[in-house]
Amino acid sequence: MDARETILSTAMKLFGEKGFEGTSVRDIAKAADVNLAMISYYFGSKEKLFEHVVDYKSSSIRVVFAELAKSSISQIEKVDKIIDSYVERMFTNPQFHHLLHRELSLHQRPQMHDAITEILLRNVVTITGIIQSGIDSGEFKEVDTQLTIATLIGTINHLLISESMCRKLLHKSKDFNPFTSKKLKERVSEHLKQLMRSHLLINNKS
Amino acid sequence: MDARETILSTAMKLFGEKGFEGTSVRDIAKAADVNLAMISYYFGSKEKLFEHVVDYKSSSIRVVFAELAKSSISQIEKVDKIIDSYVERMFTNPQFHHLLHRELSLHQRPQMHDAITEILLRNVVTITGIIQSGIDSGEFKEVDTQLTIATLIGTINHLLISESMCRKLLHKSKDFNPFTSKKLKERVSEHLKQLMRSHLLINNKS
DNA sequence: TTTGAAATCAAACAAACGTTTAACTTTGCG
DNA sequence: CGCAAAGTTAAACGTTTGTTTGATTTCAAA
Repeated sequence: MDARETILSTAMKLFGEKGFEGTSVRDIAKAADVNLAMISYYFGSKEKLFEHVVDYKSSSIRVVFAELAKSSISQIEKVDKIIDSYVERMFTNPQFHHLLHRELSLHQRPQMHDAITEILLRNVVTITGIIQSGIDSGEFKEVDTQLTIATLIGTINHLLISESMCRKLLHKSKDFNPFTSKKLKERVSEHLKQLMRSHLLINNKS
Repeated sequence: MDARETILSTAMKLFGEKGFEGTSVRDIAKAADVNLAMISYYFGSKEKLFEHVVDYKSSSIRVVFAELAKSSISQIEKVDKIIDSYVERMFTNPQFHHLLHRELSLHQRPQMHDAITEILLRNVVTITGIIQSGIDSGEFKEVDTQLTIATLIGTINHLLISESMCRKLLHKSKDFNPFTSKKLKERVSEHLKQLMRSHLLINNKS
């Protein structure tokens, strides 16, 4: 891996763990084992580096649900697939999602704020459409579509906020790593699917 | 209001908006209209000030559910009351909850991390007990108790992460302030109550 | 082997940072 | 009033910050 990519992935990790302001360019240079000046050389500035990290990673997590919406399976099965996809994505890149959500909660870089809003809202339109279709066709109850989406994303996000918090909530020992646990991933998927079936389906028998 | 309290509430606001590292003591002094040295004089250091803010505010949001658990209403009604209480608390202090959750997602101040974990987990035991009682008595389905709690808190938290994000999710105009909207608060309460009734109750007819 | 652009480096820069100092003012009690 | 404690101030402290400089090395094409 060349210096440029090493800097990018190291910066992602440190920004995710310690925040943008909490990470100095010297921290990054030392952790990436490159000279301090290489960061300015490749990216221009610390803030530009941050933007590159977000661009770089957000393109890699881009999942398009548009085709899913058009497929011929039932709406609740589409919801299942969206849950699997979100859980997979967020458990695979927990640090990056920390970074995105933390940046959203800050009033520091308005243009970064807008860019991240756009990334996170990218699929909301599609999901809204799926739930609305279910309601219109009589498959789903008349739920609050927008808050239902908040529940989906918020549940996963809350579990990923902190490793130790998650461990304590689940009464797990210190050697349990929530973020890499396949079992937990499946458990979260299962919980959300059951939750959404109860919440959405009419005449649900579970 | 005396200087000490002005510093505390100003620091709360700025830490909430810009983060701990993103806020300088000079920012706080200027916004609070006090001399820079007053912060060291009253609190010793920036980090100690931060701890005072967390202590100060966390004591004011302390809600004890223990008595609720013992009351003689049905378990689902207890869940309703917990939802109302959480929604009220988090919508009343959104900045402070930003601060808590952001600090949880950082690897910067381990002892602050532990203190906040303790604050946030304070009522989880009680809620777990209520849901478990409902399951044992046959009132509730055998759900995943711990992830159900994550859904409750995570949903509210996700809506409060960002004003503008929330506005866009709900398709509201720029003059709509999600954090002070009584309507939104009631809408979130209503959504969560319906969600939990469908999720928890056996033979639910709604 | 020569050459020139790309890559890397140690060193230095000014600005911002958290904190401390020492002098000054206000306050409340004897 | 007298005076000590508490409150307040401007200035300065040393460190860390992001960034830039100019010299040096690397390395593939000529």
